[in-house]
Amino acid sequence: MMQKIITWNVNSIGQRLSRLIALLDRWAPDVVCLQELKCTNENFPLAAIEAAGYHAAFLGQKAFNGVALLSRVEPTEVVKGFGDSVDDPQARFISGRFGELTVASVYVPNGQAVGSDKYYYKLNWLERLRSHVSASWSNQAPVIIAGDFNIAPAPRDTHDPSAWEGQILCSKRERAALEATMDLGFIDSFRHLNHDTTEFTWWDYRMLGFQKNLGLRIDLLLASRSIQTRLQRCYVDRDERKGDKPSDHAPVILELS
DNA sequence: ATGGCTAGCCCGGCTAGA
Repeated sequence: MMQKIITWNVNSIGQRLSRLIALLDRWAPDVVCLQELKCTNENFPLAAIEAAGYHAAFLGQKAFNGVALLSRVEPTEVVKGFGDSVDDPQARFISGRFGELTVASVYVPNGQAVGSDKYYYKLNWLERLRSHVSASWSNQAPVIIAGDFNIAPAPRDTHDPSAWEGQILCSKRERAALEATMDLGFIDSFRHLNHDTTEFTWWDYRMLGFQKNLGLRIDLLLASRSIQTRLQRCYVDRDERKGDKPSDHAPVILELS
């Protein structure tokens, strides 16, 4: 039986609700990982999502961040936040179990600029993610970690590698931090299935970024190696970035056999 | 060299995103 998992940074679920409902209708996904809800738990549009036939587990926050898992089947073992010793109000991690498969929705901090306080918060957050993954799941467990990683994994994942190399989203330490989590036994689904293509998942609202295809591939679905052979297709829903009031990110879709 | 949109917050100019 085919399973379809989507990750999408909506940049405000309130502003994107009609597009989100249309997305559910268009792709009929089994699980959707959302990031940047920009709403509190009280304001989460649960009724509209349930009316579309989906369960929702979510972790909101006032004004910023926020992550959710939408699914046909209600998840078990929902985890919100890392539950580590760090007192952190930023809502950036949620996971749930759907039968055998565990799915996490992550919103990795942006980092602002290399060397800034936010950059070090990002590196520290990525280390907390690695630690959480290591402690939570064996490397045999079927797991998908999907979301806005705010890291372009390789130079070819940017529209202008010479301009981006070493900058925020492309620095050595960010890429090394991503690789440290992947070294626990994960592969980049899109790159695994599309070896030589250059495709992006985010385009700046400014400078006609989308029209000129000045983008980055920063929204990823990391799949555990134990399910590598189940990965069938992974593609970007570029059309979702078109039209009136799009998010600046496009959804990424993974099909599992 | 800079900022160029968009969203939230609460109502005008900030912060934040990437």
